[in-house]
Amino acid sequence: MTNDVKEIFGSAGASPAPPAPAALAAKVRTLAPSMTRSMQRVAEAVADDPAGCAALTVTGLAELTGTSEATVVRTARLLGYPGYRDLRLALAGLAAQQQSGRAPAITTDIAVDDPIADVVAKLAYDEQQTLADTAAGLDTVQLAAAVTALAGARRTDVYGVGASGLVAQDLTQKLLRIGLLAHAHSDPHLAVTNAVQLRSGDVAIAITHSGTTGDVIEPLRVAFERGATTVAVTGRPDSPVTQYADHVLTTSTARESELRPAAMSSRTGQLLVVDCLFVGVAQRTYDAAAPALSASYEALAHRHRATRKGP
Amino acid sequence: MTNDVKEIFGSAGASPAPPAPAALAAKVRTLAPSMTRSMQRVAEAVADDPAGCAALTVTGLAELTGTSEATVVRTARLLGYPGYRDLRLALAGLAAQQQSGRAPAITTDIAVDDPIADVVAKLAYDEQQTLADTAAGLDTVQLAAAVTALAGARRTDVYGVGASGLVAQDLTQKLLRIGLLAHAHSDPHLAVTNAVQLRSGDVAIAITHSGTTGDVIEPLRVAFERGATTVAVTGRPDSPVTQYADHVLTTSTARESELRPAAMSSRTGQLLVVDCLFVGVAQRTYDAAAPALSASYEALAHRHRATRKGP
DNA sequence: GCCCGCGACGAAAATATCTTTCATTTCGTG
DNA sequence: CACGAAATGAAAGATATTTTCGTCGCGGGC
Repeated sequence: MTNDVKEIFGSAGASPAPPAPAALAAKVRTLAPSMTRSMQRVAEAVADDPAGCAALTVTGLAELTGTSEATVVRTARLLGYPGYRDLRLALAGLAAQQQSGRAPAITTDIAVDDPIADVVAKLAYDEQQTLADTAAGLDTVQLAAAVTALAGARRTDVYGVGASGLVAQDLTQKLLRIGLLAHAHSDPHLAVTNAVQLRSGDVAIAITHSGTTGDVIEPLRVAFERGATTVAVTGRPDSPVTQYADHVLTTSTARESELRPAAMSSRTGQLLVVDCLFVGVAQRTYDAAAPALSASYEALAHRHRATRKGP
Repeated sequence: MTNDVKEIFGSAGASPAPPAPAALAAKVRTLAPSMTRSMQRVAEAVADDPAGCAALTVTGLAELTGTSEATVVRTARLLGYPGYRDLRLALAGLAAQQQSGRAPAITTDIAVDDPIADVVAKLAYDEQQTLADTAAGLDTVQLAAAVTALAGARRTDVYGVGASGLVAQDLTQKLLRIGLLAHAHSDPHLAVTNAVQLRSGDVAIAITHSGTTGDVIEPLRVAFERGATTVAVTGRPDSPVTQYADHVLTTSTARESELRPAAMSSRTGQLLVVDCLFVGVAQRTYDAAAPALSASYEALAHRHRATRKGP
C-alpha cells in the first residue's frame, strides 16, 4: 500500500509530455484558446500570480476564481499535470524562479501613439519572450524524432501558406543547402499533387500557426495516408492539423492585438523550430552537410562586391 | 552526553522564523545538532535531494528514511514550516532554482555532438541576443524617417535575395495587409526593371546582411538615381549598399559558425526591423490600416476549419 | 540492582485535501 | 423551440497530512 508512488501513467496515453517546470506560462498561453471559460479563469489566475496560487488549496483556488474544485483539477490536467497537487508543486518552482531575478514578464500592449523607440523595445521584448517560451515548450523527443525522419528522408515536402509559407521556404532553403531534397509548397493544388507522390521514407511538414488552415492540412493528410512521416509545426497542439501528424512541434502563442497581428510572434517561434530542425539534421549528416554548406557559400561569393566603398 | 538544549515549541505562539526560501540547506546544518537521530535522517535526505524529496509524499519520505510520518512532520516543523505540505512546496522551489542555476552551455558554440535539448537552448539564446542587440543598435531617427517615407509612399519596392528575400516578402505581405502598394523582388533583372519606374515619392528598400549583394545593390542604385527614397537594412553600416541609401537600418551581426550559418541570426534581426517598420507605418496610417487588417483577416476566415473539440 | 521519569518514536485515528462521479445547467444547432 | 452535446459544480469517494496517544529505550536516583 505504501509502494504506490510509482504509477504507470505512460499507458494513459493522453499525456506524452512530461510536466513542464518553467514552461508553464507558455503552456498556459498555448492551451488557453482550447479551454472553456471557467478553465481560462483558472489558467489566468495561475499565470497571473504563480506564487499566490501555490499557496492555495484546490478549494481556495476554486473559490478565488469563482469555479469549482473539479474545474481546477481539470485545468491542471489540461496543462499536463496528473492533478492539482503537481501543478501546485510546479507553481512553487516557478515562483521561486521568478523570485530569483527572473523577468517580471510585464508587457504593455503597443499603442497607436507609442513613440517609435517604445515600439522597438516592445517588439524586441515580445519576440524574445516568444523565443523563450517556444524553446521551453518544445518537446525534444518529438523534435529528435522529426530530425531523424528528416535526416533519412528520400525527399521532404514543406507546406505553408501566407506568413507560414515564408517559414516553409526558409526551412527548404536551409535543407537544400546541406544537400537534402526539399521543396516548399504554397500553392494548395500543387501541394496536394505533390503529396500524392510521397511514400514511406519521405517526410511532409505542415506549418500553420492556427492549425486549422485547410490548404495546409489537406496535403499533410494525403502525405500521411501515403505512409510518409508527417510533422506539424503549430501553435495549437490540439488543432485539426495534428490529426495527421506523426510528430507535433508546438510554437508559443504570444499575445496579439490590433497593431500586433499573429503573423509576427508566431513567425518568430516557427523560425526557431525550423532552425532547430535544420541544425539537428546538420548534426546527424555532418559529414555531408559541412562540405555542402561551404560549397554553397563559395558558389555565391562572386555575387558580392568588395566590402569597401569606392574612391 | 545529554542534550542540554531546551526548546519551547510546545507553546502555540507565533513562529518567530518565517519559512525559509532557499536557505534551507543552511538551516538544516544549523539545526541538525538539536535534532534527534530520526529527524536528522529526514533532514539529511531533504538537504541531499530536494527535487527527489519534493516528489514524495509524507509516507514516501518516511519510508525512504526509515521513519514514520509523524517524524517527518516534526522535522518540517523544526525547519520552520507549518507542516510537511509547506516544506514540500519550498523544496519544489529550491529544486527549480537549482535547475535554473545551471545554464553553462549557452556561451559555447553549437557542437556536432550536442544533445538536441542543448541545440534548442543555444539557438533560442542566440536569437534572443540578436534581437536585443538589434533593438539596442537601431537608430530610431533613421527608423522614423523610413516609416514616414513608407507611410506616404505611392508604391514601395523591396529587394532581397536568398534568405533576405524571405524577409523582403514578409515585409511586403505586411504592407499589403494595411493597404499599401508594395512588391518584393528576388529576381535581380525584374527588380532593376521595376526600379526604373520609381520616382520621387516612392520607396525602395534593400535587404542584405552583408551589404555587398550586387543583385540587391543594383536595383537600389537605380531607384536612388530615379529620386526614390531608399532604405537599406543591413548588418554592415559601412558596406557598399549604404552608398545608395537615404536611410540605413542596422541589424546586429551575431557570431556565426559552421553549424550556425549567417542566415539564421541575421534573419532574426532583419525581421525585427521589418516588424518595426510595419508597426510604425500602421501607427501612422491607423485609420486606414486597422480596417484593412481586420478585412484581410475576415477574408481568410473561411479557409480555416473548425477547431476540433477532441474527445 | 531496580525503579522512575523523561522524551523519542511510530501506529492509528482524525482531519484536511485532492479526485472522481454524476446530475444539472448552459449553450449552440437544426 | 426542442434537442443534444459540452461545461460546470455539488457531493461522494480516495489520498494525504496532521494529531493523538501509547510504547519503548535511556539515564539517573534510591
